[in-house]
Amino acid sequence: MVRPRQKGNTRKPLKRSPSLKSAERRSEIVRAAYRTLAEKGFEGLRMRDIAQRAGIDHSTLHYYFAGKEALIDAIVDYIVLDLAVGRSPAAESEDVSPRLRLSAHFDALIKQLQETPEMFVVLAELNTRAMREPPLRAIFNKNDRKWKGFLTEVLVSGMQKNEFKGTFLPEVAAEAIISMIRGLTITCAGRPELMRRPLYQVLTWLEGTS
Amino acid sequence: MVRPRQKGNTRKPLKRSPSLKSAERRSEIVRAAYRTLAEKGFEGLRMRDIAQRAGIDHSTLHYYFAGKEALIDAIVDYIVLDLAVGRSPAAESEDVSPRLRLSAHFDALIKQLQETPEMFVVLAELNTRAMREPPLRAIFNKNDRKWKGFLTEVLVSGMQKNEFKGTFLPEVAAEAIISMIRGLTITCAGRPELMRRPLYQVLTWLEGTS
Amino acid sequence: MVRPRQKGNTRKPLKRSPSLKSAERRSEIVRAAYRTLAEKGFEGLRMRDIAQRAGIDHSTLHYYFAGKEALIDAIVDYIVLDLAVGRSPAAESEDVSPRLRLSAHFDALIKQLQETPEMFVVLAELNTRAMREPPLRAIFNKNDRKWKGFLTEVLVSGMQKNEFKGTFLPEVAAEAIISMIRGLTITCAGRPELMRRPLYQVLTWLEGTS
Amino acid sequence: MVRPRQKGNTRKPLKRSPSLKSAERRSEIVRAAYRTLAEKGFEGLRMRDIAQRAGIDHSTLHYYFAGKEALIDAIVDYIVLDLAVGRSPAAESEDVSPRLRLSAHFDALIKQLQETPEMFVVLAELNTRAMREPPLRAIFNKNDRKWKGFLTEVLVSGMQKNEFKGTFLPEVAAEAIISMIRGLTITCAGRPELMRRPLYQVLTWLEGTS
DNA sequence: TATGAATGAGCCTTCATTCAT
DNA sequence: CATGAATGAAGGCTCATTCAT
Repeated sequence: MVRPRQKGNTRKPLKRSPSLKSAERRSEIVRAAYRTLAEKGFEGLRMRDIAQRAGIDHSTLHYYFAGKEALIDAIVDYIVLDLAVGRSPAAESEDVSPRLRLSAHFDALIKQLQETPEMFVVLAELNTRAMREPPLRAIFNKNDRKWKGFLTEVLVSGMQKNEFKGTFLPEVAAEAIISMIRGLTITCAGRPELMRRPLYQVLTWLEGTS
Repeated sequence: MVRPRQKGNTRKPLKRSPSLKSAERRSEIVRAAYRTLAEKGFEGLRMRDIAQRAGIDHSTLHYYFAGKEALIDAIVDYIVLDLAVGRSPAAESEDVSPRLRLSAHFDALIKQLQETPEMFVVLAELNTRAMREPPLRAIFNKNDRKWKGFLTEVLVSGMQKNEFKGTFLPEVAAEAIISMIRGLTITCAGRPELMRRPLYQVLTWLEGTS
Repeated sequence: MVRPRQKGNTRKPLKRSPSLKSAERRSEIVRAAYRTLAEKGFEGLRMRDIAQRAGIDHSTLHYYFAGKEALIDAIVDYIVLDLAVGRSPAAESEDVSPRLRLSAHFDALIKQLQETPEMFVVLAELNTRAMREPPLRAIFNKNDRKWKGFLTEVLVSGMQKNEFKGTFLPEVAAEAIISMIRGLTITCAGRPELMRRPLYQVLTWLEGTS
Repeated sequence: MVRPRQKGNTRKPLKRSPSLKSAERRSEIVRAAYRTLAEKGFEGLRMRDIAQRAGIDHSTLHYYFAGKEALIDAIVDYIVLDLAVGRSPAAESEDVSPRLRLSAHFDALIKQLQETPEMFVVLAELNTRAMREPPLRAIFNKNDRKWKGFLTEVLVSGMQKNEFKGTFLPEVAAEAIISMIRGLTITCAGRPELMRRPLYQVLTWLEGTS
């Protein structure tokens, strides 16, 4: 949920100060790559397509990124940086009731899936790839841990405040929620509203309606 | 009238493989493709690799499958046919208590993930691809409906027998379970045991331990 | 205009008498090849297509013909054998007036082009190929000589009978006619009627309408 | 995140050819293709051969031409552009006597056949192909119309100047001449001198030697 | 005889990458 | 900085041919 390894500036040592223009161009390219990845998947991801979408020559692309691999790394950096999945003021604020924070989290998630569905396509693509690439998996694992930390905290405080009376271990429930969300983004690809019911079902369970 | 250039084949003897029956060879190829897909993903899936793994010439592969597309379709057929994910005698039998059936389902699932982890890699690969390919998505949707039907039935009978006293709509809970499993196979790729806790957490919720 | 080299029976020495069935099958195949050639040209001529059109397995085709080359040779034999371009009773008969014989020749030609247009496609194909293959060219040259002989004879007798009063050397006029016909079959491919006017123009010239 | 398989290019230095301008290189390639087509025919026309003859890598060829089709189109353009078959100052000039213009046309034709025999091979190849490809046929038809226009004009002015006293319709005679030339280039492939006699025979007829 | 299975050679094309400008 | 040109490696696919049955 937060930026992983910070290899940002170290990666491409520049003699002169990295002109702002250059940095902008780089991120433009990454966004183009990101969108292309969402559309075509890794299978079908072509340097030339990316370059074209970024409005530059494909050689220029190689000027900014050492190779396809480097560009993909940058995409990962980009998405991880941006990975505020389910984040929202309400969800983050510790002043709000845990129950509300969680439901805000779910709502933010659904909203995000509605607004930027490509993100979840890219995420699925990346998750799949992570199955074969341990370094990538490590990144996701690290993120998951943060996510789990957030959820656990909400759950624990919810239990303390007696909002969550269901029977569960906060950590385990957090794991369950994360994976469920992960699965929902796949199952409900294209119809985000479908996510709502299962998500709120879990909320019900947490509340422990007996 | 003498043909100048030497086209075609003028090769010397050869060692042919034991010559299986056509159908056998076909499924052998599909299995090889399946395994290759698990290893390399769609990106990286090469007809030649598949052929080599199947122990045949790549032209022979084209003899059996019109093209890559056709072979991929065959993989899908193969996996769907085999898609008894989480199936087990105990889970299927209606004589067994619903709670047991569900836990047997979970156990079978975990076992399967332990025994044939590639299956879940392929499934992830296919699910991701389904995001871009409606026909493939349709197949998965169809399968999901079956799966959901099974789970709903178990849940309903569990409610009737008062084994599941939790507050939930059977259908919604079924959806939640399916997506959670889907997410778990990704999150827990490589460490199937990790699936157990979240899965049984859900069981607890269903039982409604109040 | 007549069969060239007679290598027919010598080509494929059979222990047993060449069962009639076998010979029939061979010519069936040749006809299938002939039609396929007309449709697809040498570029695009595929053994499998031929076999399919002949209603046999492509391996069977190889049983009857040593290879593509041999089959093409057979096509040539077939077309040359059949090469009665412009033949007709009237044209052949020496009892008929030379002028009539020639016009009958032209008419027969046009009729043939109308009835069996594929023949001329194949001929064009073969003629083009002959440009690169001396042996094939030799066959056509030999045929041309016969054709020229026929025309020359008609022209000479026409001159003797004072039907052709134009100024011309019979041989040269014969050459002119042959090439013109050759060109017309290409120029007028698909619209044989277009041949008539130029052809009869020549007739007019021969008659020497002064 | 490390790419496993080694795709793409990781080659060592290279010796690049003198780097011509894009347009030059293109036409160089077309000429190479043209010559290859003359030698091998459409059957036997290979992108690699063309590239080799042009002295470039076959990928470079694809850099200039989208595909085989595109290259063939370019060949057609090239030959059509160059298609001044039988053109010569004398034949074109309207100051010259029509009879001379026509004979100059014939001479130029023969000369061209002597000097660039490949052209006629390519033409034959193209004409044959045109039998199956309407778009190509349209191109030739268009060209034929121009050619016919030229001949008709010469014939008409020859009749007006009383140089051509033979009995003929200019248009029809033009058609006859075109097809005859077409046929002669095939019949006389390799021995252009053979064209002379038939051609001049026609001239004689046009003059109307009665 | 006839044919299904198998194969090697080769074809067209694509792609990431690099070099020279 | 940027780009057009060029390239090697490889990929999917086709085809004539052959072997075993």
